[in-house]
Amino acid sequence: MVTIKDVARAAGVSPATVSRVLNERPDVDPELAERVQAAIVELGYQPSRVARNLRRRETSVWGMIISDIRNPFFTDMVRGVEDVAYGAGYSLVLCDSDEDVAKEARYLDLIMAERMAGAIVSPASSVGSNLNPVIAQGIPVVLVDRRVDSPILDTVMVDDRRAARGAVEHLIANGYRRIACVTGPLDTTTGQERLAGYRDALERTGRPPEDELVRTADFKVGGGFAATRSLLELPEPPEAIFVANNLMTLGALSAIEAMGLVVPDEVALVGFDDMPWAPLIRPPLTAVAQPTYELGLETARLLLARIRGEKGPPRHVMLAASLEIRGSSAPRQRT
Amino acid sequence: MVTIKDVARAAGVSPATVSRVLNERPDVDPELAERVQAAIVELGYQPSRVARNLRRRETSVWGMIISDIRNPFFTDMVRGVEDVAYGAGYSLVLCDSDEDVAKEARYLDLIMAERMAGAIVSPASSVGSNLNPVIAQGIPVVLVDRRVDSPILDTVMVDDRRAARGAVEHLIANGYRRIACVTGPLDTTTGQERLAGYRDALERTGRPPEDELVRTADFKVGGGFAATRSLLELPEPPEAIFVANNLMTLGALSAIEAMGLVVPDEVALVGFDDMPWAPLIRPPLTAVAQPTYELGLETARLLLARIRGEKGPPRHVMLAASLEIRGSSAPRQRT
DNA sequence: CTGTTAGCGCATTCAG
DNA sequence: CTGAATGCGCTAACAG
Repeated sequence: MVTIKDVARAAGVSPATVSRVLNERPDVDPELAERVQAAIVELGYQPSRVARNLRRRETSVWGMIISDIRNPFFTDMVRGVEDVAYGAGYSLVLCDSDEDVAKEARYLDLIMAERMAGAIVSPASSVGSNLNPVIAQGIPVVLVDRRVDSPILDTVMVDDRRAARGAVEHLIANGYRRIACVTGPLDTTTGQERLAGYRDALERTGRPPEDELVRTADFKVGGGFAATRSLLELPEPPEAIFVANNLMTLGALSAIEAMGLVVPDEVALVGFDDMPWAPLIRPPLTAVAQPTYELGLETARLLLARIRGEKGPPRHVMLAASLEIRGSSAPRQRT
Repeated sequence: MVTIKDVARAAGVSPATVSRVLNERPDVDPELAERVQAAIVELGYQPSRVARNLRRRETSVWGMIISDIRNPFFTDMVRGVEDVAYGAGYSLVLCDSDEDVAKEARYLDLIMAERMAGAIVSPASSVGSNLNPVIAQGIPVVLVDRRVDSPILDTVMVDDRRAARGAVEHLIANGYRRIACVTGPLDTTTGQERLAGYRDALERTGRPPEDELVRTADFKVGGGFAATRSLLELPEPPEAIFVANNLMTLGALSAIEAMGLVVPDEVALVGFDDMPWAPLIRPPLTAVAQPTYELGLETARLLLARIRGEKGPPRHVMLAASLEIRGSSAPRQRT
C-alpha cells in the first residue's frame, strides 16, 4: 500500500505538499508540483478517501434508497439524480430496500455510519420508516415519490391524487361505470393518494365509492395479478380497472390474458406509470405518465442546495403527471 | 458528533472496552458490556465506519458497476448479488457506467479510493476498460456478463454464442431464409459473441453470412430502432430479424410498428433477454431467456470466496440460456 | 511558498 | 479481563 508519505519521500517534499498538490491548491511551486505528479504516477499512488474522509469529516458520496430496483420508475429517477450528482462531483450509492422497512433501516445506518454527504429516500412506509436519526446527525435528506408522516423535510412528489382522479374520470367519460381500483400498500403515500384520487373521481360524478371494487396489493407483479383476478371473478365483475403502478399493471394484464378476456370490450384498463412497451401491446395501454427523470433532477437539486448550506423551511416540489390515452380505455361499446 | 470516547466516559470505561463491546468480543465483563450498551443507546452513538475502515484497512462494501441501470437485465442480476452480499454482511454500492468508459473509470477510482472489499464489473468495453489498477491494489474483481481482453479474472457468463445460434437456427427451422442481425457494440464480448452465434447458424446451414443484413447498434432503444428501420428499408428487406438485446428489441418493435408491418408475416422477430411484457404483446415475443438472477448469485459467490481468501486459478462459470418460443417467430406462411 | 505538528475516530497492541 | 498508548493515511493549523 503506497501512501502519501511514500510519494513525499520519492518527490523529496513533505506529505503536506503532496496533499496540497492532490487538492489542487494554487500555492504550490510548479516545479515541486511536477515532481509530485511524477512520483504519483511512478508509484501508482491512489489517495485513500477513507483517510481523507476521516480527516475532513465529510464525504463526497450520496446515498439513495429506493424501494424496488426492478421497477423502471425508480431506475429512471436514479438517472436524473445521477446526472446532477455526477456533475457536482458526487458519487451516488444506490440501495434497494425492497419495500422492506428492516432493510431500509440497515441502509439508513450505512448512510450514517459512512457519514455520507446527503441522502435521497423513497420511504418503504410512511409510518414505519424512521429517518430521524439521519436527520439528527445533520445529514441532509430529501424525500422523493413518497412522504413520511412525521419529519419536516424537502420533498419532490408527483400529484398522485390528481393524476389518479384524471385517469378514473377518463374512464367515466368513456362510458365505464363499474370501475375498480388496484392500489398499493396503504402505508405508502402513493398507495393512499392514488386510491383517494380514484374515490374523488367517483364522488364527483355522484357515484358512491364501492369498496367491493377496491383491492390493496403490494406494488409488485404478483400482487397485481392476484388482485385483478379476484376482481374479475366477482359475480358482477368491473367494467374497467385502474391499477396504481406499473408492475401491478403487468400483473393485471397477465391475469386478464390468463382468463381469456378482451381489452377493452370485456374489461378496460388504465395503468399508472407509462412504460416503453405500453404502446406495443394489443390494445396499447392507457397510462398515467410520470416525469420520472425530472423527479430525479429536482430531487438532486434540492439535496445539492442543502449540502451547500442552504437554510430555510422545507421545500415541496410537486410535478404534474399526464395521461397517455391509448386503446385499452377506448370508449365503451355497449352491447 | 458523539464518539467512542463520549460513550466510554458515560459508561465509566475506556474506549478500548467500548470498542470490544462494539465488535462483540467475548472477553468483556457482562456488566460492563451492559453499561456500554446503555450509554450507546442513551447518547445515540453511531460508530464511524470511516474511522473503522481506516484503522482496519478494510471495508464491508462491495462495488458493482453495470453498464445501464435502466436495463432490466442488469437490475435483475443486481438482486442476485444483493441477496448474497446482504446475507454475508456486506453492503452493495451500485454504479452505472452508462456504457461509458470514462464514467466507468471514475467509478473504478472510487472503488479503489474507498478501499472497497470487492468489485463486480460488467465492463463497458472489452478493450477500453482497464481493471488493472484495481487488481493491482489487491481488490478482488469478478466479471459478469462481459469479459475484457487482458486480465485473468473470475468470470460469470451466459453462453451467448450458443444461445444466439439457437435463436437463429430456430428461425431457419421455421422457414425464414433472409435473416438479419442487430447486434451490440463490437467492443463488448456480448456484442461479438451474439453476432458470432448468428453467423454460426447461417454457416451451419450452408448459407453464406450476409454482412448486408448485419447492423451494429448501441444496446439501447434508439439504436435498435434505427438499425431495424435501416434493415426494413433495404430494397430486399429481411424476412426475420435477430436482435441481440432487450432494449434494442423494444426499438425494433417500435420501428416495425411505425412502418406498419405485421409480425411475423412480414418480418419475424427474435429478441435476446426475455422480458415480463414479452408474452403480452401481439404477437407474443420469442426471446432468449437469460438466467439473470442466477448470474448475480454465482457472481456474488465467487467474489465472496475471493474476499475470504480463496486462492487458485480464475474460475469461469458459464450458464445456459433458453429460448422462449412464442408467436413472433411462428412458422413462415409462404405467400 | 513549504515543512512540522497535531489530530480526525477507531482498533489494536501491550502491560497490568 | 481492562486501560493506556500508538498509529491507520490524510489534511488543517501553525511556524518559518
